[in-house]
This record gives sequence, C-alpha cells and structure tokens, in this order.
Amino acid sequence: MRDRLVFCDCETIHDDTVETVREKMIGDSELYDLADFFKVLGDSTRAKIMCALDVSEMCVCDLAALLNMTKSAISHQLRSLRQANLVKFRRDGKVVYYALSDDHVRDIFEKGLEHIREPE
Amino acid sequence: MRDRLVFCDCETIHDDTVETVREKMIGDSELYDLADFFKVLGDSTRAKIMCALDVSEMCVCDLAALLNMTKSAISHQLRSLRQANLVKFRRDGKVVYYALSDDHVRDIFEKGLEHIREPE
DNA sequence: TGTTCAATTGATCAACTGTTCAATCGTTTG
DNA sequence: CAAACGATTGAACAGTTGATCAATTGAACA
Repeated sequence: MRDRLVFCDCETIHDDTVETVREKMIGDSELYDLADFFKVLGDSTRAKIMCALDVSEMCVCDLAALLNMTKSAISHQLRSLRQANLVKFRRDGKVVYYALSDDHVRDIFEKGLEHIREPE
Repeated sequence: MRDRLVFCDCETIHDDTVETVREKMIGDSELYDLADFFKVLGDSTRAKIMCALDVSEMCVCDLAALLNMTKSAISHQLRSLRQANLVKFRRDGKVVYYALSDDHVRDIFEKGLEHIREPE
C-alpha cells in the first residue's frame, strides 16, 4: 500500500486508518500555531494574569501586587500574552493598562474548567 | 488600606481594583490545575495526537507511523495525556488502542482554532 | 531640561521538558 | 514454556523556559 516508515517497526499498522486520519487531520502549520496558543495559557503565572484581567482591566503594578511578583516578571509574561494576541493595552500617562483582547479566551477557560472539574 | 507588598515598589497601585480582583478570581489550586491542563495541549506532538484521535481510535504503532516518531516517544506523550484524563485506552491482545476520553477537548480545540484563525 | 517613576528589555542561570536508547513488561502463539 | 512483538518505562542529554537583576525607555512634571 505505502512504504512503512523507518520510525515504526511494527507489523500491525492499520494503513487505512493512518491514511484516513492523515487526510482528515488539520494541517501541520495550523497545529503548531494551536499548540503554541495553548502553551501560552499553560503557565500558571500567565493563567493567573488572564484570569485577573477577566475580572478587571489592570496596570502592571496592580498585577505585580496581586500576584506577589516583580513588575519585570509580570512584564515579561505580558509580552508573551501580547504576542499571542490574548491581551490589549492602553497607556495613560506613565501607567499601562492591560485587558483581555477578546472573548474566545473566556470560553476556552470555561471549557478547561469544565474538564478539570469533571468527576474523575 | 493594606500593606504594600515587597515585590512592587509602585505608588500607583489601585488597591480597590486589586482587592476586587483578588475576591472574584478563581482559587489558586484550580488555577494551577487549569494551567497544567493547557500545558498538556501546548506541545505539538501531543496536540497532533489529540487531533488524530479526534478522527479515529488508533494504536501506538499507528500514531508512530502517522507522526514519523518512535513508539517510545509516542508512548511517553500518551502517558501525559492519560494522566490529564484526555485519552482512554483499551487493550486488544498485544495492541493498545487509544481514543479521546470526552468531548470537552473537541470544544476547546474548536475555540482555540477560532482564536488563531481570527484575522489579526 | 533634569528628575521621577512605571514599564520594558536583555543577559544570565537554574529548573524543566521532550526525545532517544536500552531494558523490561504483558499478551499471544508456536 | 519460550519466542515474538507491541507497548511501557527509566536514565541521560540537549534544548527550552521563567524569574531575577541591571540597565534603559518613555511620559509627566517641577
């Protein structure tokens, strides 16, 4: 049917299944983007920031106080969140206020919570 | 109002905002669980596995062939997915078949895709 | 214009993560 | 029971990540 791949020495590959899945799976580049997106949410500091901003817009300073962390650490993480288009910001004088950039994340957090709250 | 924390030397903390957010945010332990959950999805190998299993049940061998990886590498990642309750498995003779354990993940993947596909 | 202060950035380092390799487990079958 | 084989596990190593520290930016104001 199709040459076996060097990485798997098994004799019991279900070639038809593999072929079907290969065709129906979403593309590679989109998958990498998706994984990167989840990776951003997969750090407790960033998750806390997102969760906090879900309640209210906050400045870097507020977040640092809330999470007992340095402004520098917070700022570094906000950078990741900005690059992932998860937060937006506005400057007011010397202060920069951050907020969630859209509602997808709210939904995703909800679904995630449903999952972890599920009885074993 | 409340003693300033050592980590932030700013004078412009919005104490009321911080207080409100502190009260309304979801609990710490749940937040850690949530971040861990996203972390599991935040690796491209695991994301690919999840995506593949969303199409069809597969054995370790199939996944290895599909993703051009060793059975060992796949097996290690399946372990993480099992521990996060994201996949279930059944043994049939020498072969172990894996499948998605529930539908939350399908929804979360959908939401994630919506986000990354969104025009800038 | 020089000072102040919130925020950002880059370098560094310890901790963590994913793949590989070799060894082992569990089930089937001769 | 021993061999075969799919799957799992543990150790090791390279690559990545997040917090810290020091230096810098940018806006406000005296």
